[in-house]
Amino acid sequence: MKFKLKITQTIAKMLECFKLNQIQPRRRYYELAVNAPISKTFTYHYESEQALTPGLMVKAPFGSRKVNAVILKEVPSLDIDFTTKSIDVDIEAPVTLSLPILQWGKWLSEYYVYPLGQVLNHFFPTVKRKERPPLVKPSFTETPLNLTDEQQTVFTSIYQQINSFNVHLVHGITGSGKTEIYLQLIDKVIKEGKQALVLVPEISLTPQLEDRFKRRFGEAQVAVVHSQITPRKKTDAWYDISEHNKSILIGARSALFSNFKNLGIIIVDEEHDSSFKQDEKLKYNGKDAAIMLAKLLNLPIVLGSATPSLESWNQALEKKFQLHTLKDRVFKQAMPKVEILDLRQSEAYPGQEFWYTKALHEKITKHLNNDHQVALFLNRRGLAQTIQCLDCGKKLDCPNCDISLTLHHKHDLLCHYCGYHEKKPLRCPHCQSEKLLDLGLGTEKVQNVLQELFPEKKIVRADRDSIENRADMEDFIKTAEAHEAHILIGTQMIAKGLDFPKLAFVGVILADVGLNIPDFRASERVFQLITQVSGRAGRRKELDGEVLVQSFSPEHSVFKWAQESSFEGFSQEELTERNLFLYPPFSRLSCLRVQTAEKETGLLACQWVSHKIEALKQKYPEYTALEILGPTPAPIQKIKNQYRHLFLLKSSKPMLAQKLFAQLTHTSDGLPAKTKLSLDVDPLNML
DNA sequence: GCGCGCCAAAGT
DNA sequence: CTTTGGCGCGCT
Repeated sequence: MKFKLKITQTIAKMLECFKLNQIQPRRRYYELAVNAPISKTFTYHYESEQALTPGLMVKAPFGSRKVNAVILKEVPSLDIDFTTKSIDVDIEAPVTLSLPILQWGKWLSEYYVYPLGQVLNHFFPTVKRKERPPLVKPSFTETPLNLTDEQQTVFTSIYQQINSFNVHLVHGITGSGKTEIYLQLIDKVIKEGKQALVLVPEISLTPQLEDRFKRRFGEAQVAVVHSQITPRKKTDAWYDISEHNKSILIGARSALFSNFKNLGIIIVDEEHDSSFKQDEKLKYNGKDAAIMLAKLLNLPIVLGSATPSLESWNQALEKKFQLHTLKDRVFKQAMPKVEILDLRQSEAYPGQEFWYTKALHEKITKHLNNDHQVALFLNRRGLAQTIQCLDCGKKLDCPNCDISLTLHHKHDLLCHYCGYHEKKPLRCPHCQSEKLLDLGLGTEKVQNVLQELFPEKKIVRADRDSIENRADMEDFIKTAEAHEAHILIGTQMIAKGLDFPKLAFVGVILADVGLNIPDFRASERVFQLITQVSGRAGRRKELDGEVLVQSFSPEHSVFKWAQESSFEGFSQEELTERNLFLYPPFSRLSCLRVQTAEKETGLLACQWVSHKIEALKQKYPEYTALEILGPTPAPIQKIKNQYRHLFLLKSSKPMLAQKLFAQLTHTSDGLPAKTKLSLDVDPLNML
């Protein structure tokens, strides 16, 4: 009986299949962007009655493997004169990138000269999806803070235009409560059933910030992505956003590659931060890419900073961005008192090197005696910058790079560029002398010296050596917050976004670091860093914040502006200078890098590039609008055994350098073998 | 990015 | 005559 029933069922099934086959699924052809370093699209087929939609994420056989691919459009079959392969479609749970997002990907591909398939590959979660039990964690949500009049004004003027594309630049001094404005805007947006994206520099994506969002909106609303999140969790977050299970995504620049169902606002915090720029592979700037995404999706974007980038500031001056200003700190605290100390004319504390001055010692002891916390900032890690031989004068250099090795942990020599390391030798490798001198200083040295001077105080350090992951950072923050540590020492890791209630004094050990590098943005960076790090001091009413900035060139005007906390003054002076030399924001730069294994082929390759550019300029008059500077050896010529030469392409037109580069690399006849040519559009780091 | 086929140098 | 490795090409 049972058996008979089974047979009837099977026959019924077969009949059904037969019927379905009567409706012949049609073979349709599609143009796809595949994940391969080729700026070409490929044609595949798929059998279905209904056409597949553009933006559908699929897998395509490519050569001998399967790669991620995205459907761009259906193409007529008559155009096809070759055999096509079939694609894999997850017909149960198809995922489709929306048209504006697809358009955004195309813009990234063209503007940053990177194959579309590889751009779109950024959207694919790295692991397969796994069903999770639904997360039902009814979490209580904190009530919003009352806004100050100033905050309210900014909030209202942005909120009035909440439904359309506009770039809002919020210039608010440190401690002026920008985050609370973001939170209240986001609150409005998600109550409308939309989503919010919050981009922050990786370094300031602290647990403090994450917790604040989760407390306000509840754990179930907030997804977080950053480099420490496991692929599994990242994938979960991706689908949570794609299916609108969660409304808020906080993350570093890569968070842009999410499939938002219904995005309503983008926030870019610390918008001036250079870490929004990726400087390898797809060399995109997360802030600029975010602005483009907002434009394509027609939604508001809020850029916030105490020290806006001069690019953004100039856009505001030209009324292309809307400027909103916060002049007061929320608790009405005064800005810290900033003192500039001339290292050439100051006395070192007895028995100490030049940088541990009497003035610094006085400030530190005064604040420690008042039970305040003290932070010392030095943008350089390690024990000694370099090791020099007193007999032959040679420095110990990295064998792979044009850079001297830095001393860490008593006897470890480390290259900060390629990671090469060795033990400190007893004798000079050049002349066998034993007189090897540790030169320069770093955070580790500062910590050692301070610990010797204040043996009873707890000192904690934050730099890339002492903090390897988020857990380490969390520990550091907890210790500092609870005032268990009396002295904090750190690189730019301690400059951004942190809020320690007892911190009253910040010492900048050597502000010249970074000022002398050959980059037109050097003073902008130093101004930003001093302002940001000063902003850590005296964030509570009862504390009078003090900052001591030590420098060998105190006459440099950045110090004057930093002392007066005058971003306006600084930007005005700096913009005048940029205008004079037609540097950004008064021009667009691209950096063409020529990379070879040998120095000699580098020069030959540069000649090849120069000649070809000349020829293209002759042929196409539009390129006369492009000023070519170089070739010059890169500031650090050899990194990882690769010799690097640079051309700078300067222009007033946005796509010209990209066009020239495409034509330049179209053929490579005569270019020395193994030469790598790459273009960095809007570079921030030209090492 | 990756496999494959081609060719030249080195091995048996 | 076979094996190895480097290079350039094509991938739908």
